[in-house]
Amino acid sequence: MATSAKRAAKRRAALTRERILRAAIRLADRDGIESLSMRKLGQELGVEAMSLYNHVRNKVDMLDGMVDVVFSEIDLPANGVGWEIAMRKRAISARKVLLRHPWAIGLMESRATPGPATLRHHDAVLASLRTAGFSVDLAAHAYSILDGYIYGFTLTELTLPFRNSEVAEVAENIMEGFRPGEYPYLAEMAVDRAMKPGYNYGDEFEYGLDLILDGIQRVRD
Amino acid sequence: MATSAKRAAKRRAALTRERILRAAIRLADRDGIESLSMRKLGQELGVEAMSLYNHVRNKVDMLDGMVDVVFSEIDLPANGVGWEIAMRKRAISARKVLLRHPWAIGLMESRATPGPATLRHHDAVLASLRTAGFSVDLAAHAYSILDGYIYGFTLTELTLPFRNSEVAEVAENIMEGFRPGEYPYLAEMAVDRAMKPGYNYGDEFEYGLDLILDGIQRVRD
DNA sequence: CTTTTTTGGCTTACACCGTAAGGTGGTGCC
DNA sequence: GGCACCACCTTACGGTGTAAGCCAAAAAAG
Repeated sequence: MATSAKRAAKRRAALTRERILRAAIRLADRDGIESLSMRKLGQELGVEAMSLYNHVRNKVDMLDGMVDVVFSEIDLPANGVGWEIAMRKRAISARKVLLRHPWAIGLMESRATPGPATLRHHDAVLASLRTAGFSVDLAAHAYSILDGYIYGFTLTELTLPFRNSEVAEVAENIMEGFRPGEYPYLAEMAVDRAMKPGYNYGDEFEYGLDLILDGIQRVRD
Repeated sequence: MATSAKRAAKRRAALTRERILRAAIRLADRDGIESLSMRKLGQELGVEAMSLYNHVRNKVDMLDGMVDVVFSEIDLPANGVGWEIAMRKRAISARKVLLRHPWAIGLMESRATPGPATLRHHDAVLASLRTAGFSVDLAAHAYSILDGYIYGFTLTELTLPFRNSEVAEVAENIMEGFRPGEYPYLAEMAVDRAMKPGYNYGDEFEYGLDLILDGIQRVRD
């Protein structure tokens, strides 16, 4: 008898694990993961901190859930388009999502219990490779290389001490502190590339991705 | 007039940024980074927590320092051996160091100010590539791919919910919770590879590394 | 040697954190 | 109408990073 509808109408939007995770992600995106506390999250939801624990076992369980939501945002590999295109699109989508939630990669290291969306994603990737004729071993190799590269590249991209617009100034500021000639090759790289207008480290991503896909293609044949 | 020697003799080993960082790394390796607190660290050094702040600006400055120490442990690329061998050895060393300090990768995401050892390392890698005849652009490509892969692979390796010995049991336990056939390709992969005796995910590392090095070699010629 | 300055440690205090334990009032079922 | 349940709240505890001030001992200056 529409009990949930009734309840929802009663008080503005009942608390839910779903709603909690979404709000937590919003706060983490806005203020950074290290400033996300149960009290602030409760406040954001118009609720006392302890009420969250009716829907979430504890904070690390909540962080697990957040990571799983992030995974669910990554496009699954399309089928019927050839594994190379499917993997390419998936990789690009994954990087985009991880950049949108910069705290997610740093969280992975401590999260050992993958959620359902994470498992579904992994399964779909393996499905794409296996149905394209990859042996089990080769699929494992390919997946390991691709995922490693995706996470690692995005991590270093996030680590860069600038946000792509003000590259030049930041690079200059950093270099000022050096004794001249202390890091000559770093300086060369900065002058020749990073400080050129229009430079964007993210552009490197697809270069490396294609190199890896070519390599996989080669060992496959 | 040997003032430092005097001081050192006076009280057993004076507090130092160096000594603090080393102790912090030891604690983080032993008990995990999330349990590392200034009070516990002080206790470990026989000192009150606030005394640490005479040698360290604040906790994030300390974490920055710890990451830089980790970088200093990675072998610099040897010279006079050909860039492929130099890069290969550096990559293997980096993975070994990052596995020894599992908290380091997760920390990178938030650390935007590289320390001197980090910069020296990057400079040495670029030096190795440039003196091997790589153009600035190609060196940037190669570095970006290699570092991405190294960090990313090691990160996923650390994320795995098992510690290489008890793979089989853990995999079985996880699979038990699934509806049969829910993740067929994941199951296939687990049965065919992960649950075989002698399986070690870390073995994948060099396979992907060589694939990437081959790819770089190819675009270089 | 005496006096002054600097320094590296300690104490205290504050605001914030995650969460265990238990109270409470409104909702749905008999 | 009675009752059980459940989603919320209140309170409390031990832990956190670190600002502010204190104090003795070492270093520097006279």
